[in-house]
Amino acid sequence: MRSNIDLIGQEPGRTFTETARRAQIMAAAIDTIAEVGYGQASLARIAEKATTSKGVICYHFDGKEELVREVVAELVARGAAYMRPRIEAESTGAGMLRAYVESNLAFLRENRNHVVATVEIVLNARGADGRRHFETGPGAASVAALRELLAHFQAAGEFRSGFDPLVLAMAIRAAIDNVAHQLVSNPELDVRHHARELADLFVHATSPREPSEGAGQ
Amino acid sequence: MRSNIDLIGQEPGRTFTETARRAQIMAAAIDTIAEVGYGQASLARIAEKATTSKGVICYHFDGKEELVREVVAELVARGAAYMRPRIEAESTGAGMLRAYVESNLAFLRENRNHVVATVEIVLNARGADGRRHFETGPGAASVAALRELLAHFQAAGEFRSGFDPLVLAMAIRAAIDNVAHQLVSNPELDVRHHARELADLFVHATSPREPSEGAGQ
Amino acid sequence: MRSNIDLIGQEPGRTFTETARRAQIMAAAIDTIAEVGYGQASLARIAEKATTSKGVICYHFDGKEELVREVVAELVARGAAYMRPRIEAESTGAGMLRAYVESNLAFLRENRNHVVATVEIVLNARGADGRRHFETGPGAASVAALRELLAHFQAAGEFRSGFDPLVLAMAIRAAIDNVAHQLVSNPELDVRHHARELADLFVHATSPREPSEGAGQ
Amino acid sequence: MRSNIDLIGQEPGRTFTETARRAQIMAAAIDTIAEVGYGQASLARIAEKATTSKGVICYHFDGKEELVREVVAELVARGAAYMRPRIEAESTGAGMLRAYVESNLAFLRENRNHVVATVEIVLNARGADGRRHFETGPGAASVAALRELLAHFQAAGEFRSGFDPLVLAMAIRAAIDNVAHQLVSNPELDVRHHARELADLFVHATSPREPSEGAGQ
DNA sequence: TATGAATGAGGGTTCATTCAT
DNA sequence: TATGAATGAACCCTCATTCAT
Repeated sequence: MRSNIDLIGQEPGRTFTETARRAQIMAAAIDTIAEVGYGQASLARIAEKATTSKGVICYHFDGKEELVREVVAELVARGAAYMRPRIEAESTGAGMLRAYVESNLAFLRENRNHVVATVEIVLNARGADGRRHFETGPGAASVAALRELLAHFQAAGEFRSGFDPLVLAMAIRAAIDNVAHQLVSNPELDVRHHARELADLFVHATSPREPSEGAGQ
Repeated sequence: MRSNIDLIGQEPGRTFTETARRAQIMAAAIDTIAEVGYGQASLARIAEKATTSKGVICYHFDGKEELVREVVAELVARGAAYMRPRIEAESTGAGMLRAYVESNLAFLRENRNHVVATVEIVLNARGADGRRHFETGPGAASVAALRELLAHFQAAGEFRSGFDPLVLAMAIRAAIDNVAHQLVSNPELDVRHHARELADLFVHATSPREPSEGAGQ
Repeated sequence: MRSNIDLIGQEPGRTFTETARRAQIMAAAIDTIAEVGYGQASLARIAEKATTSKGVICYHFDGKEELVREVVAELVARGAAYMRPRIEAESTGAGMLRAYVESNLAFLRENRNHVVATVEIVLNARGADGRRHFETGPGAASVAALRELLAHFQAAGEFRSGFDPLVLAMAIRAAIDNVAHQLVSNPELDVRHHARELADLFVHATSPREPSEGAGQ
Repeated sequence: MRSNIDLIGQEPGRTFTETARRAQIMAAAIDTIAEVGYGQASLARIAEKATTSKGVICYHFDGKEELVREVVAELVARGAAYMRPRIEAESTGAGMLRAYVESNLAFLRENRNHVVATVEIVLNARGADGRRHFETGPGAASVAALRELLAHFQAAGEFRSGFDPLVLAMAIRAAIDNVAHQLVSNPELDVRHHARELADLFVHATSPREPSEGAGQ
């Protein structure tokens, strides 16, 4: 399962060879991390998969941290490029929410290892002091953007009032990322099915019609 | 923030001091993992927090893996003991679902480090070959039990038909575990608020009343 | 040429074995540094000379820096213990100055490698940022103490007035350390001869009798 | 603080650009070594300061060793050219000795980094086997020349008899080089003051008038 | 039973140098 | 001629584990 990192054009200030090599190493890193997890993905293992040496990696990336940061940045950019038009094609809140979930998981389906690796990195990468390198919580950009969307349509009356858009945004992201996470141990997992189900789920959860809760509560 | 591992009674075949020592080491492991993450929680760091040496840990636990397995097992047992009566006190599906979410997060509130550490372990612990040590997906016991509950009340008509109980169970677990995960970088996070919100969220999502989705999809 | 590190008694909080091992490793470090210089004295080389592994060194010393710091500290303590009584046995300024130089070089003669290694370390050890780890200049303790002595007898009239005690102290230390430095490439160098000559030299330089300088300046 | 390497004329067998390139690289090497020390001055760091790459350096200099040798050679030549006329302008022994010390330190004042770097190199540069690349002891040319001067005027009776010219020469060189060495950590050090003081010092030390040493020795 | 000591593999990174273009 | 790319050894250090006492 080879990852496909085809950078469109060269990055500025880099030679052609350099760009290609970086892409190749990133692909090796992605596959390694997706397969054995962030903690087990040593430079040696990555180098082996790229059929090079650790030295080469450090030559091109000045350290593991930059390599990993680059993998994440690449994915974030590509993910946004993939999802945004699909979301903006919708006009209603429910449509956009559904498009968000489904396009995200469609992107996952088409970029399995890259997404899986990124989730691994983001959840696990920490400095020597134990502090995380990537933000995933309330302050994270992805959560903030989703929260914005939810809050907008809640204010517009398309979503039921009464839920906290931040909590919901975090829950949605957690549910989506979890699918990627599960993909590691369960490669057969039906991502398309999960996409539809999760979209339904959160559309229902935000639907303005007051549900009857039974006598219980 | 010291973790409190008071094992109820002695474990079979262990002396009193042995049991106490194990509890002390487990507490140190929990606090260390909760603070710096699984990957950075070396035996040395754990030993330091326990004011012992690595040798002692390996003597009592025959390896890091067993220590970590024990931490998880302990938590699972305690978590179940805490949550089960609170869930079973309810009679309706919505009540039970709400109780599940809220008691789980209440338990988190009262056992912060232990839960946080367990989530860290379960998500990250892998063997040298990269295979996970703990199952978190469809096959995991926690997911299976929750799926059972959801399926039961769906069949009984208390929950709307049409959702896949497995997908929902996984989403719920992901959302809950995510709260624990966030707690690491974000100790001020209002767990009680998240509990109420998430309970509402999933109750709405399972409500049988058909919501109107607008024109979108 | 084996260095002799016989620590008198155990250091507090250390077992007998530990103390012995540290001494052995320090001896190996001293000999290695004295022979190949600070820059070439890798842990691997030191370990080889100690017939152990790098791991053992790091177990006992938590890093190369501490090992090296310890080597210096040990020498400073021993050097002071050796020199002080010999200096204090004198009553005149010239006597003390001569005793300073001669006892220092006598100590060098009897602790060749240790002194040589220390000079190497002090002159060369730097952090990653390029800053020196040890002070050798005006602020260094050794220079300050010597300056004190010179200033005292200058004020008392035993030394000629008109010289800057700090500059002289630095020159004396440089001349002495230089002997140690030369010893590396010239093991046959007659330290005793240098001792006498340097003592004469600085005694003359501080003598109160006004010398006639000829027409020149 | 940029070093100024203006090679007088082109070196034989080298194009103009080649010569200029070498000068630029040497200047970068000098500044780097002066700032961070010989041990920390890797080709990478030097290349960075010269805004080139390591490859370029190795192309022009066939190894680090030659680069460093060139830096030293350049300085020795310039230093001699600076000092010789100033020394030869004097006629007395004391005058020449004073001129030696003062012109050397004046040269240091005007070529700070180059001198500092050279001292760093000469004291530290060693091969993989630990053998020094540069001689600084009795056999070194600089020491030999100074010894010659001292011996000459001692024989002529201008300096007191009874001191070993070699030991004194080494002491003088050590004292002077030490000033350069201190300049690294202590850029504010008053070189002019040290020059005057050291000149006085050694003039006194060589003065023929027998000083009275007090009762002590 | 309990622990200090040792192990040796592997971690990421930097190094001076060589090579293909 | 000039340089970006690659090399692979060596750097210091940390790791989980085992062993002798």
